[in-house]
Amino acid sequence: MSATADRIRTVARDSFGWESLRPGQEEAMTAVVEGRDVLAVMPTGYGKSAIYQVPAVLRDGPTIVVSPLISLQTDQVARLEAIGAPEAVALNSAQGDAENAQAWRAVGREGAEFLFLSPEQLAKDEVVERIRDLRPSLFVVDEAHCISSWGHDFRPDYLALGAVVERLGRPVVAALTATAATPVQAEIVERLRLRDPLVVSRGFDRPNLRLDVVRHAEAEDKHRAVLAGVGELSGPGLVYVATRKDAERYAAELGDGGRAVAAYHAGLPARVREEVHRGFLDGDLEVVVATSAFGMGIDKPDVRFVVHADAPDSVDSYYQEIGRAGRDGDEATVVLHYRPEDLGLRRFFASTNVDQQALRAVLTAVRRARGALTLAALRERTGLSARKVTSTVNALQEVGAVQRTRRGVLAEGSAPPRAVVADVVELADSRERIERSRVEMMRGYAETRDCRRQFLLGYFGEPHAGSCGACDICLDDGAADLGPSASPAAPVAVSPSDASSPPAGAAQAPAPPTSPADEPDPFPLQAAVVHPEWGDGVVMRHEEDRITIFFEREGYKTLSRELIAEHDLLSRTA
DNA sequence: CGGTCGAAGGATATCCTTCGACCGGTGCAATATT
Repeated sequence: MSATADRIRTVARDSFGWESLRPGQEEAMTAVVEGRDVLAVMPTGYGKSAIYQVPAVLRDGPTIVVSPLISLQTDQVARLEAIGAPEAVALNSAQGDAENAQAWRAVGREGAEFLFLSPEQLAKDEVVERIRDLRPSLFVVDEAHCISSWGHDFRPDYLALGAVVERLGRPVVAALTATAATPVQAEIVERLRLRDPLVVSRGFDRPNLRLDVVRHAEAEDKHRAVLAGVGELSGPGLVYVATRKDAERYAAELGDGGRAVAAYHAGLPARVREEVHRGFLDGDLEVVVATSAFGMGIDKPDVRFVVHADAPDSVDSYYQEIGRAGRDGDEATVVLHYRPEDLGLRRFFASTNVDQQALRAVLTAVRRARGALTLAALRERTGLSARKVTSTVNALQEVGAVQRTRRGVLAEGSAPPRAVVADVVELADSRERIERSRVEMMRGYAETRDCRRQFLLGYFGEPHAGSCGACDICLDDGAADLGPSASPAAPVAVSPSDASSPPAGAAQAPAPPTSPADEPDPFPLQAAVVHPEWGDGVVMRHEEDRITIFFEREGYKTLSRELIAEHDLLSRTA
């Protein structure tokens, strides 16, 4: 055993009470202790947090943990205290000034080890300065997928974390998340400016989840089917819906028979949200009907079903939501009730609009200033809100029109404003294409005629050998043509191809799932490729007659193999 | 993008269709009122 591994095990045992570590954990901890950045993708309950907590003790200087929700910060602080670990404090708006001042004292002179805060706290120059003076040795980004899912519009301060890391003097960075497909991993690495990170990905397959998709033509039929389906399942269970209104409606209907059911969404008073959360964890509530607001930080082992009354916005979200079922390893039921029209709302949310006025205002202000401008100064000079200023600066930075330094925002280049705006619009369009393609992949999952599990694992870059025997497609195999909603899957097709699905019977053949020929595939999974029009991409999925590629600027595209060969559309890159 | 709801309008005096406006998810922090 190496000296580092020895020290890690000692600290894990003595400071945290963990007698044994899982392989991925120890590998990641070793990297952090030895000063290497890490991206860890592991399911909730696997022991992700340990990856930074143990090394934190072995490295001098405090550990900064960025966490998206105040409730998560509170939980983590309490959990560390409960196990007798080194002291942890939090800094946020839910605490009074006195409490925040106490947190600063604790992590300063008094030597507390962990400081939890949100990315918004790190948007304040004063906070960054004070942390820099503490000489932190480790910077942790928990729930790091938020960078990709929230950073672009909802919580723009997420995108500035990479710059924050540099201003702090580049402590070692550990990014943690439960779910991240390869493109999301790549974005996390890029935005956080990780240097040659160790990427550890473990525990994706969940063989105890029984996967089902039920397709509906009419909204009313779907509604009835959801009620009937959930009626037959025993909880604890979750029902995910797209809107707050539906959460309330389904909760009322499902609770009619005397079942303990509650709705959960961000429009409810904080007190009610806490009650529902606690009630579900304690077992007082059997079913929670929720929007995407319910999820992060829920670690309940015995969730027996997750039913989706509406398809979510991406396979990433879907996997995260169904991943809350069956964490105890016992069997759990996962059902997606699908109508193609339901994806319309997801497409709507995926659309972006560029605020050209704000862009020009911020650009002008930055260019007129002598020297760097702080975000506060920019707010004052433009009259824009904090969020607007941040997202606008982010956009300008991405196209190279400004840069962020320790002193503030600095103009870069002298391109005419019109050209700068055009660049931002192009980038926003690209972003929208990517988001829409992720919605299309969700459609692909719902409409595939291949093994669902294979689709999911392939999406996350984990090859899976064919038939899982625990999804509707695999279980239906014997009676292929008697399928309940024998509507043929529409092609994911978006490419110049017009590839139609193979006939229903053919897709069901119990043939080996991989390429029939033994000759090496010219475009293996995860291979880097380039397309003359769409640029760089990575091979994400193989089907019999077509392959799906994630292009950096376009998102997911599915191309027919025949057309690729015919027009020489793809070539491998290094 | 698609669903819903209310107003307007047509064909008949109460109902039914059509059209357009509007709405829809995630949370931090800081601010204005009780």
